[in-house]
Amino acid sequence: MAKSRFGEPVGDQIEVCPVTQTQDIIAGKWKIIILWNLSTQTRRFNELQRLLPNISKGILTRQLRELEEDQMVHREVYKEVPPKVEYSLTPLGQSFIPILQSMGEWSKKNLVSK
Amino acid sequence: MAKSRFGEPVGDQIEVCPVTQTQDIIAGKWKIIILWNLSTQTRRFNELQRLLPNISKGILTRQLRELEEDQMVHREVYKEVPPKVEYSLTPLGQSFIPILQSMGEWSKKNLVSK
DNA sequence: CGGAATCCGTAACGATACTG
DNA sequence: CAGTATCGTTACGGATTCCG
Repeated sequence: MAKSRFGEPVGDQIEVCPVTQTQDIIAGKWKIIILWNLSTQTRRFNELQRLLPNISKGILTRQLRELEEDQMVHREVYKEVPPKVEYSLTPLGQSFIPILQSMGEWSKKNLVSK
Repeated sequence: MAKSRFGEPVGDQIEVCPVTQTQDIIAGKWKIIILWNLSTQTRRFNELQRLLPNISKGILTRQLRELEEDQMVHREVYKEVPPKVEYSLTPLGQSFIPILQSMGEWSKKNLVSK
């Protein structure tokens, strides 16, 4: 039978640690920094790529698709030539902003520059 | 010259996004769940392994070592036979607990069980 | 009991070229 | 402009064996 990401199988139930569920969503290498850049405004594909200088189109696309699947990011396609696509946070994505902020503040307060 | 995990090199400065720094610390597959299990009490090695049923000794050791390097976890060795090692959160690790809690609450409130 | 050392497989990341 | 498709690489997790 199915096993959870963490924990024993419990009958037909799958016991998943909530904290781990959250981690799963933001685990991609670029996920949180994408969310961070969308937290203040809607951005176009190329704009995001400029903000994340070392990311390739392919991987940026993949990370965005995964965030879409997890309902964190909304993708709006404008049927124009040349094409225009805008990414923004969904309500779920927006509800995550405070956690991003906590993470940033915690880092600045506690982490020494390495 | 050195490049940051995110961003352009800026003179001799390395500009690192604080949010990304935090992510780097908790990025390991078992990191946050280990922190979570240490948040309430000190635990021994085998105890942790029992709590994380599908983890092997090798990987548990590695994750703990990395958390030690990042000053999140303290390792206390008792010179006895048989050996006894206790893991606990450092002050830095403890200061991270509120974020873990936010993540858990956010998950429970917003994430539908999949 | 709490590791260390080794090896392996896969998934994630990444570079490049091409396209509507 | 915003992708897709393909392929290469690397890092991470995991299994196993051995040890004080």
